[in-house]
Amino acid sequence: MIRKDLTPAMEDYLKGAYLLRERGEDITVLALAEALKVTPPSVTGMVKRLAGLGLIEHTPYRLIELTPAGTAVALEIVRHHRLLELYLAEFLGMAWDEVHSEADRLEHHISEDLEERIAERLGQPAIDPHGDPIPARDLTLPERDLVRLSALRPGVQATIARVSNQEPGLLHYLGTLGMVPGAVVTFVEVAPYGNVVTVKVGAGKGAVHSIAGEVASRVLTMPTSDEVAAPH
Amino acid sequence: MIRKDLTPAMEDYLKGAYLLRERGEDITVLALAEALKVTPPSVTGMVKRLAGLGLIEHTPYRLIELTPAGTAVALEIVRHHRLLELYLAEFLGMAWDEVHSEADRLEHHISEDLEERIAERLGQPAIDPHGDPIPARDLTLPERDLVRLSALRPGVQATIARVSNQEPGLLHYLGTLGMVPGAVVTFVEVAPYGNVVTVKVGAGKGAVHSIAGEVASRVLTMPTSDEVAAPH
DNA sequence: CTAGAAAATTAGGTAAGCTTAACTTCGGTA
DNA sequence: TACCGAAGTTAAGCTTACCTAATTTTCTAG
Ligand SMILES: [Mn+2]
Ligand SMILES: [Mn+2]
Ligand SMILES: [Mn+2]
Ligand SMILES: [Mn+2]
Repeated sequence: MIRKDLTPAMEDYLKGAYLLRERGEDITVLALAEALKVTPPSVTGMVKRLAGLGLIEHTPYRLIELTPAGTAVALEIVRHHRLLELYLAEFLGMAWDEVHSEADRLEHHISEDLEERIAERLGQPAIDPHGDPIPARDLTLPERDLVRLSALRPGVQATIARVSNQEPGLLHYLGTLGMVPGAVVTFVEVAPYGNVVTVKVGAGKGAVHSIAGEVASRVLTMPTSDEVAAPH
Repeated sequence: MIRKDLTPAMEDYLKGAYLLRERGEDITVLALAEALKVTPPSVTGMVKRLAGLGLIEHTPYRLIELTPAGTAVALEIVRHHRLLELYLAEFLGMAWDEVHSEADRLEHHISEDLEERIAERLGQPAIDPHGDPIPARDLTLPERDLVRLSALRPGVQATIARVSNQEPGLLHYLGTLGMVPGAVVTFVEVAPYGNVVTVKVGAGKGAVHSIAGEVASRVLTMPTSDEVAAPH
């Protein structure tokens, strides 16, 4: 398996496909086009090229799938991305809402040697600033099962483990509320009308904040108590 | 002056042109082609495009020149390159013969924000691991006048200030001899035939090494004594 | 002052990666 | 079961950045 020399564009498509699957979504032409901010014909063309390289499996008009080789490339790029994010936050003081765009460019240009040096400085970390898992050197991933903040029952306490969204605006907003990975929150209530949930942030008599349901659903938590999620 | 959005290729041509001039050489199509490892027609084409952007001045079949705007772009990239080299050496333990190729790719992809954070961690440095001057934030350059090791007189003591060559092989070789920026050397003699010079490396009773004249001419020094250079 | 060689340019072509416009296919509803 | 809209593909074309082969210009040596 001496395949390398992929272009940044190819790497981005493979990573995009991988991240869709990570979120449990189907890998479709349209979903990829939206994720990469290109038009559908661009995706069709690139999918053909990547299929020719054995990195993607595709029959026209059907769903797209990554081959094991394609998954390996994607994991390699995801590892670069998340290591860079953590390094930039940890050693260069970048905010968690700034690291994504920087890492998105650099991920394609660091050598395997530099990747390893960065991982070493960070102590071979498993989690990035957003709580996203970092693939290990052998490309294996730690599994955790997390519960959406929006799916907790009133009264349940949980630790924020991951925010599965990279928009700087949203991340900055959550940061100002103290809702970052590691923070403890308690679910208070869901509004009877409209899609709003109220949570207490902090262990003791923390501040109470109401956030949109769409936001709460991007915040993944590890519940502390036993009665975990709300039914349905 | 809101011109930006140059491609990595464009930045490399501008940087290449700048580095030729830094070494006192003419900027010709052939020299650029060799520096960038492309063919002459590629240079002709790119020079036209850059001239169209006002970054290069060129009349067909004559010498190429950077405009002030082109020089500014080149200095910005050189700053990125040399800051990255120093950062990689200083904070990530890379050897001075490994940093160049890594920096050559990353220089095009770091944001101005990251550039500034790196410069800050390094204490706004003026010199990179090879002794090359780092353009300041305002793109000004410190001037030093240095003497080629090959041009010293026997008996003269000098401090190595810069090695103007990036080949990993040569750098590694000089490293094993202890001939790195900051090292003190004493010129011993030049061989009566062939192009070989002998130097003592180290302040006290240092080791004596003979190196090729072409190598010694890439090693730039700051003489300690007054009787500086050999005549002619 | 005029050959030739060296340097540079032009001509013609490829490949990646993107676009818009026009089409085909698929799958769910009436 | 036939239609219709959404999803996907094909067609045609653009830009960047390379290449090789052919041609033109310049400069130098005789
Ligand atoms: Mn990317
Ligand atoms: Mn992340
Ligand atoms: Mn470069
Ligand atoms: Mn350098």
